[in-house]
Amino acid sequence: MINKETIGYSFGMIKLNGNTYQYSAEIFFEMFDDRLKLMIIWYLSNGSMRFKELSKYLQPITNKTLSAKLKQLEELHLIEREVFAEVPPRVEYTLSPHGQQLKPVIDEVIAWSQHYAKTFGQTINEE
Amino acid sequence: MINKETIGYSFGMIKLNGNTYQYSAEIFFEMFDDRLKLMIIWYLSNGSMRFKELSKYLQPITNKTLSAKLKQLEELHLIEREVFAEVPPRVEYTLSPHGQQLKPVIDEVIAWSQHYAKTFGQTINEE
DNA sequence: CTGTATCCAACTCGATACTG
DNA sequence: CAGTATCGAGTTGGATACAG
Repeated sequence: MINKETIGYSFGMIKLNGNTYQYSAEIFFEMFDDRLKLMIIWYLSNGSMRFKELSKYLQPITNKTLSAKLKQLEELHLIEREVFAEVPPRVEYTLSPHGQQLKPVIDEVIAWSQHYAKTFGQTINEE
Repeated sequence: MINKETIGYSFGMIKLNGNTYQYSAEIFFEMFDDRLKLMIIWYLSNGSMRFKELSKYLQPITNKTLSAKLKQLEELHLIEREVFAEVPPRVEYTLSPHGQQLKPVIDEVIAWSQHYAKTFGQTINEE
């Protein structure tokens, strides 16, 4: 039997964008059920980035996919899009307040990964 | 430009299971690039569960898919599988030490989701 | 109960080409 | 530079049936 306290207390049902959730964490799991959105949050947790810059780090990603993911994240209120009236065009993506609140999640992901890498991975030093 | 300190310091390349990663966090993102594995960790973070119990919570999941995901998590050293010599058979799945170290990640996921739900969701109380 | 085997629908995402 | 359009390969994961 699930212990409601440990798994994230359920005080009823949550309605969000037409969907119903019993536990709020399910919102996160559905939101980040793909390969890319949380990675983009991770990159942006470092500061704002341009479209092309993100594209470079996420290679091999296509413009279509990146564009779609950024739009989804904006609709989820996790990032903000700023267009500069320049030639060539410049668009910067930044974490919204709610996106920035994902920083503790990202930090724990980094900490866990470093520990996991130390146990099971092999490190190749640079010089 | 990515700030290596903030994004999880890169001290070289990491080799793991034949793959090469620049940042350890990439291990996590590749590991949990599907819809189910982190959800299973979330359920098991509450204590061990049997196959059928997990299946019930993850509906609509098929035996094939659940079986495959549990095997993958075991190969990643995140869960442990214990078979009891009973009739009918009983198999219990439990977080391994490395799986338990994901608890802080899960906790932050729960905290963030609750806050997000409070902002954008609508709560329907039980009674 | 705890799986495995087959089949297949849906979705994600990349390749390529093109636009303002 | 920052997208959009079209196409298609690959993967995930469900439906169904069956086994130990």
